[in-house]
Amino acid sequence: PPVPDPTIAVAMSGGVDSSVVAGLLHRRGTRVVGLTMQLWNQRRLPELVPEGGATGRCCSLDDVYDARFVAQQIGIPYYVVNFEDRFEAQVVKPFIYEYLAGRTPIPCTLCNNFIKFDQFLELAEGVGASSIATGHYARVSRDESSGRYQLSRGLDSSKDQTYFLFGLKQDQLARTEFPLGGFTKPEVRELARELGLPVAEKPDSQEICFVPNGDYAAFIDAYFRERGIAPEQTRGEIVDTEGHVMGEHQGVHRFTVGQRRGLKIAAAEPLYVIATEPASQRVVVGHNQHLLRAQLTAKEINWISIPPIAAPLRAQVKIRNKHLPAQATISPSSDPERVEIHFDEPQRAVTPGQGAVFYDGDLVLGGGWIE
RNA sequence: GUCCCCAUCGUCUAGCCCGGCCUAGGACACCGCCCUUUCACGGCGAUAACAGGGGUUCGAAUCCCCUUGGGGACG
Repeated sequence: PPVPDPTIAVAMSGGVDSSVVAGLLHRRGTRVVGLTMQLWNQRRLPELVPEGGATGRCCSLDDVYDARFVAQQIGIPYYVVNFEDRFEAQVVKPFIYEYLAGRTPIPCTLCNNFIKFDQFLELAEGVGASSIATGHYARVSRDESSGRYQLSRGLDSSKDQTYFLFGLKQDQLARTEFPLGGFTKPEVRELARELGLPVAEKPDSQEICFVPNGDYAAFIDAYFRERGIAPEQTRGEIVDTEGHVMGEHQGVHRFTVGQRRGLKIAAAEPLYVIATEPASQRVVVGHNQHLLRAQLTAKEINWISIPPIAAPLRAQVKIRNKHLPAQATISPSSDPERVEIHFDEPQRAVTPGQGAVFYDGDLVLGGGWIE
């Protein structure tokens, strides 16, 4: 029976990376369809949009324009798909509620888990694409002996994005390509120029894509206001580790463990956030050494390159995207969804809500959420 | 309401006794930039003060006096 040409759907943000992905795949002769996800309506909280618009964000009109223009240049079909409802339900709301619960969310990972490698993958199938490609700096391969799909760090370790991909399941990896995994960022920009893409010199995006001015706390405040919640209700006391009141704050969602700036407290030594306590709306501060922890529990563990462990495992663990992977022992617990992690050396600012991602060198073993 | 102390950047202070090296130093805070597909950490940088007024002196944050404004078992 004749096998139809495989089509691959490229998630195009309008940035350099995903544009190069579309260009590369097209050049290699693959049938490509470009898709841009409309995730958030920037006009919804208009007070947040700075003068001159919100360029460089995943949801701005400029970026959709860029993506469409790139698709046109390359010569591939292009569509914009509206995922706003799903995005708000699965990314924006959890983002806010995590903060209110005293945790520090990672919207990028939520978006990967529930949007890009979920709803987007489904939609791609709907338009006849058997797989998707994104501009992540990461690599997927299949281990023939085990049959597992393996995830590895991007070759350009400075741009590696696997920290945000620890939630990917085998069936998702099976239908995903990361064409940039073997390139460095400068090489990608060179490719963009080579392919004649108009976004070759566009600055890298950064910060939270749906927050137009980079001020996520103002976004949360505005979201509250839209729903009739006064931002004042999130205010509370700043206390030291003994409970002495040191000052006041404008909302627990403005703080994360390890944070120094924004406390507005002058002391002999810099003070850092040790914890946020949602029930009392208190922020606890202390000195840097109070932030060191040798162990943590991670939940909702997703194993990627290896099957679930039955015995303690030596690995490197990252607790933030730019955290230097630290040697640790990962132990299974009575709950298969959880593991205990013991670091060889105490780590600074272990933060509930952030990810703990396990590595063996470049190989991503798996990961979970820090409790 | 007699007498005795104290008064420097937003905060805590260095300097004052032994005047010139102080166009006043540091820490923390704040602000900006860099870093960064999360939030942070971090790096770099900037703004910012001698309470006020008189003296003495070639020269005063540094010595003297007064006025304000804060502490002390005679009230």
